[in-house]
Amino acid sequence: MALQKSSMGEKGSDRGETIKGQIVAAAKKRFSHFGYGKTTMAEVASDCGMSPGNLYRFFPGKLDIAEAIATADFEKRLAQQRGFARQTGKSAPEKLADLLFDELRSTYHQLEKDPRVFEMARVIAAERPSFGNWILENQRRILVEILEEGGAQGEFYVRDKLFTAEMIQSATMKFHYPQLFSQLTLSKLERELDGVLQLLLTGLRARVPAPA
Amino acid sequence: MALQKSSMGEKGSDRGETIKGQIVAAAKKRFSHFGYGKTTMAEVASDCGMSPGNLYRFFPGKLDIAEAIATADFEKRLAQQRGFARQTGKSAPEKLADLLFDELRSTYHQLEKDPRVFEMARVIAAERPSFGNWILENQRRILVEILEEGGAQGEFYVRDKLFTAEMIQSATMKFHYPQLFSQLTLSKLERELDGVLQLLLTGLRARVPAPA
DNA sequence: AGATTGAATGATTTGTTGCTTATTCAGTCG
DNA sequence: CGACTGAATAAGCAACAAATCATTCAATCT
Repeated sequence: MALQKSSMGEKGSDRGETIKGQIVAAAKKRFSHFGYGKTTMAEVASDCGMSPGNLYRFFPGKLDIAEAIATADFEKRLAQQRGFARQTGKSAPEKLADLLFDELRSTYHQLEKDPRVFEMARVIAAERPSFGNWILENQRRILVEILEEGGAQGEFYVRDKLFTAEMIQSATMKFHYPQLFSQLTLSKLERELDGVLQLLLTGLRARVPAPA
Repeated sequence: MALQKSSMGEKGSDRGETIKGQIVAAAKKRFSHFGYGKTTMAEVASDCGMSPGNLYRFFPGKLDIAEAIATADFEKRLAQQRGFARQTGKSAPEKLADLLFDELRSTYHQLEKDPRVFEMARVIAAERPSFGNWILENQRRILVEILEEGGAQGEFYVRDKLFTAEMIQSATMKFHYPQLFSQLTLSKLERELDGVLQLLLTGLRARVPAPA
């Protein structure tokens, strides 16, 4: 009776136009209202005017709906970060700073605002380790873009750009999952990120890659 | 009847010579055999030939015994790391590398070998956040030592050494609590630490601190 | 035939009960 | 009197029962 095929890309976010989109929208509302654990598949199904069993024709399971929500959110953020990387009239170091500070502030506020988001993040991270890798991989691509442009402009001197991007992620890990480790206030975190970034930038700018 | 006063420093580790030391030794044996949760105060007391109530004249509570054990362990490690910092015939960068790699390998092996240690670490970290700060603070002092010597030798150009030490800790956080985040093998972690360290070292060596 | 349902199933969560154990402290001991 | 004990308390935890819920699938519908 109802169509389910989307003409958009694999991870595209559709806002209620396809059935999958409708399910995601309904689940999102419930998850952020009552939490992932307290939302039942039956509720989501009835919100969409269908039976619980029918949900499984669109998603393999509950967790996959949560993953779809998270994917859409991160894709929005990735788009914004790609925007930072492509700003005109900014140096590569500035772009890098914009990207990392945005990341810190976004997740900090998102998790501050709502413990439900935190719950979803924890569940997904626990059950789907590959999801975290997907995010890191995509952000790394943006970092490589910045490093490449910085190299072309003579701002950075980096040999292996992909590896370096990985190291930047490694060194700024603390700021990607702020409240997981530190219980620090946002302004302390910003101060620290600034410090780490200065150190890294000096390293990236230096002509000598690394002695034996 | 029995003496309890120690003539050593506040956090000194005594090996069964004082009563506190005897308690710590007995608890350590049980904790590492059966785990923190499965060890009762009554057992520790009877190992020491005293009543459960009497333990409380020496420690405020069970967790404080665990903390004393952890403190002694970390003091041993700190002493070793101070040793690294004071090696003769090594450059400051090399000392820094020795210190960080030792930290990574020590905790990795300790946690790998024995889940009991992991349990104790988790409990202490959860209930006594200040303990983690004490460790960081002490290690930071060693880092400052290295940075100062590096500065004197013309190997590093760093203005605020204490702040820089904090940033180094921040950037290498991932390697201090290896299996908490990553599930990476030791050799992958070592490779990553090496990469991050190269980046940081380049930054520390550079003459230009940081442009506006 | 393919889409959809909803009762059946088994896993997980919740609630409850009784026991174990950290901690205290009135009392004993030397 | 201060060192020490061990029963008393209450906090936390394990074990079990009941209920809930994700997931499946035989049957129904269009």
